Amino acid sequence: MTSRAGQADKRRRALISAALREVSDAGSLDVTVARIAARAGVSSALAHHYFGGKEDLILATMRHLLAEFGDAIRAELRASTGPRDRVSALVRASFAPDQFHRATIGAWLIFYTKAMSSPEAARLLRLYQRRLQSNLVHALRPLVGGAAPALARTTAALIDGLYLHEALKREPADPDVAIALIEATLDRAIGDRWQAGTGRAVAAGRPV
Amino acid sequence: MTSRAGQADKRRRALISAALREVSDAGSLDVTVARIAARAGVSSALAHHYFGGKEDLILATMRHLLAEFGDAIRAELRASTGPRDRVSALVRASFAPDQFHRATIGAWLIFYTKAMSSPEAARLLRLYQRRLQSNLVHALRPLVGGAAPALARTTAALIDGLYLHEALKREPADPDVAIALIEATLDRAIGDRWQAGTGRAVAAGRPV
DNA sequence: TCATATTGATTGATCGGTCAATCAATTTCT
DNA sequence: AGAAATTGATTGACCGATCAATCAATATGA
Repeated sequence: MTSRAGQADKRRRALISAALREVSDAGSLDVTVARIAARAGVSSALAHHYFGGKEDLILATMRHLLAEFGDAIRAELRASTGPRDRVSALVRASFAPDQFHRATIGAWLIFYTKAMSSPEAARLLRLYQRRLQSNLVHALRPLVGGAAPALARTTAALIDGLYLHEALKREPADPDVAIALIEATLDRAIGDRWQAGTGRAVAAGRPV
Repeated sequence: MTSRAGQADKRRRALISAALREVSDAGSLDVTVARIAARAGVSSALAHHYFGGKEDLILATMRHLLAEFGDAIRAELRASTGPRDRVSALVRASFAPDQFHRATIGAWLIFYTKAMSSPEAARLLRLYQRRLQSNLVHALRPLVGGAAPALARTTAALIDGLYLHEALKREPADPDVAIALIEATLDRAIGDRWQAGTGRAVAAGRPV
């Protein structure tokens, strides 16, 4: 059964999961190590034993979220078909059920503010931003050429902005309308030069 | 000299301003009443005397920010010329130097997270969102008709998303590129049915 | 038995809030 | 006008609560 070895990772996972839920429930980082530990079914001393301190536990939770998001990106990207769908895959990944669950949405926002006072948190978040930006530019380049960076920035801002708005709503999160809004914006920017469905760029775009 | 009347408002203003700077500097709401009061040049007890408690001081600071934003909106709207410029006015107001100052950007974000644990903060923020949304729909209606609500939501999300990104950057904030990104997105959505400069809608839009 | 896992108890520090006391300005009374 | 009374502004000192972190002691599996 639960061999003594391997307990460590199990506990770490349990503590990270508990921290995520606790932070999300509280709606802030004002959560006590004791409560997180209790939720994970262990003592607060054990949390310190495994993570060294509260800060490290929080950062580990952040890293966990980032890693999960990276997985979602890779999965959607692998399943995507053709250039235009690559862009949609990135949007879909951002709003994948896992990322877009009630508990996760608020946590993202909380970690954003954490980044304003914690250099390590800022570093992690910038890493996520750079990766998404780079993925978007790469996917958009064959569709809009030199306009890719600006459109990528716009899309990234749109994604985060819709997350932000979702965090304040009472109703259950609905990824579909968010996705639809982004896709419509993308279509307007791409549509001029890209014939959806044909798989190839049209000869000339509309001026300006 | 400093007549006793009017001292109260002066102190209140000083405390709110100090709270804003302190919160912005700390990058979080983990600021002590003592430090805020010290920055305002008074004792912490006085802060309690005027505001009742830390929570109320923070909420008053939020209200101040909201009110300032409302002023910026009204000013830009009053100076706007024609329907298309009305939309731009709302965008400009959102990135007006006052709102878009280093200290203010972070504070907005912090207040967003505060709204997740404070019903009153949530109420205030939703008020701001509703007002911006309603202003945007009103301004967009003559330009895009029934598409106004969706485009308004997109624009609002874009504004907040760009704020979010700005909060994480080290470089000084640059409102112009943010505005340019939003205007380009708006032009793509409006351009089809609205000839910029002519002041009237074109006969037919591009299908889809 | 030995190492690791786990805990309960404790501590030192921080902070929000309260309160009694002081001080300065203003009003009232004579 | 001038003394006395009243009101509001302001403070330093203090209290109670909270919490992260530590540590010595105990349990558990190999």
